[in-house]
Amino acid sequence: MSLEHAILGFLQYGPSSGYDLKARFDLSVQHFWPADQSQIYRTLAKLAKDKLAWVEHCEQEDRPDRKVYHITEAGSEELRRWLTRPLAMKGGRSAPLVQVFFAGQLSDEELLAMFRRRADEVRAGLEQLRQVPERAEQVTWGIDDPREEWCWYLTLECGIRSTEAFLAWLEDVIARIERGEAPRQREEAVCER
Amino acid sequence: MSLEHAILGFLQYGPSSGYDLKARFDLSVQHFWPADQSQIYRTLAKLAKDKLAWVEHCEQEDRPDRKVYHITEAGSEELRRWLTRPLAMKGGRSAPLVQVFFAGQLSDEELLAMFRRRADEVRAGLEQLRQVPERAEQVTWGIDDPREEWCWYLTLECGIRSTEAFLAWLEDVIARIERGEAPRQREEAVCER
DNA sequence: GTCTGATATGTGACTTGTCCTATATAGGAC
DNA sequence: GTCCTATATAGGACAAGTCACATATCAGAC
Repeated sequence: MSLEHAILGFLQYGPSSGYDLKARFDLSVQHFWPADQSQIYRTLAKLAKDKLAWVEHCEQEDRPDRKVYHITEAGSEELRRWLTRPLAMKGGRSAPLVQVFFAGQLSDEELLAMFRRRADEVRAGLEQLRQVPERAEQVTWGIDDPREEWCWYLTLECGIRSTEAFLAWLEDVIARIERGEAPRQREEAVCER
Repeated sequence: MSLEHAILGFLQYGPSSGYDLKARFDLSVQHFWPADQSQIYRTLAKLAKDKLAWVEHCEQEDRPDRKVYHITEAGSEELRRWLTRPLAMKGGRSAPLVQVFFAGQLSDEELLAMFRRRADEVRAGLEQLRQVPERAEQVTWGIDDPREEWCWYLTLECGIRSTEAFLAWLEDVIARIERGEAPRQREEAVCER
């Protein structure tokens, strides 16, 4: 389970509550590992059960009480083990690409609409990615180790470069359709055999 | 559910058994939508239950009998509806990137080992992708519509270009580490607070 | 007073996907 | 004869993630 290890990673920076963690996920790893709030809490409970973290109950006066999780020795060891473990690079799923794959029966207009909408979304996503550093700086982060910060920027860079490549492909496809390079459908489009 | 629609997409090309479908997934959409064999069968059963497909039992002499699924009118409509539906571009998960994100506590040697291993894997994957057209040509495909074939090549192109961008990033990172550009860890690496 | 929003933690039901295993036929290798 | 591979279908258990909802406190707006 990667969420488990991502949480251990954050706890390694310092103790956190589930609420904190959710905020951190959304500000940093969200673009390659989105985390559901309720699942964070469940995973936190599991970590505590497995003795990879322990809970400190903090009573607060002005706000609801929080449960602050601390990583344990065993947790640090597990994290380190996982970090050095070779991971199968199994590619993620992309429903949008499935759409493209089967889009042959759509008209040029429908194809163009689809690709242009997609390109707009990707451009917006790219903008978001590029703003991550600024947005994150405003938050008290807990990462003050330059090496850890560097690693974080690496993943951002990766996201940006991959997204740029994806966008370039989209724009290329759009241009080709606009030039009329998409093959026509066969007459008897629905094949029976 | 995208698997449902991917299967409908294949059935739109022509009737198939679960076994056929598994082979087609592995030959074509596998790199952005891998499909588990047992889940294909389960989904097929669901499609039949929902009247989006119907089953033809084919007895064979030399081999085990097969259940051939045909798409229905309702199935075609559902497929078309899905193909033109705007899809949220939610990015996939990448455990390897999570590793990178939290890799700050590893040494340069460990980092290099990790990135080099990854680069090798990605290069191998790229090779695989580039060979897909040849491998697929040998198989009786069922796609003889040039437009559908074109859409298929588009997704392949997308995969190749994204992978190339990823590889370029990996090689870039490796070069930077080799030049000693990765920041050192702070002295008191393990932060207590 | 009531309503909204931020803070804070959870449960229950469900969907999707994965892994392992079971079953069965037939052909070819050894 | 037996073992392996290809063909063919499928169930059970589990892991992971999603969605909707429940609960509670406090601050400030209206």
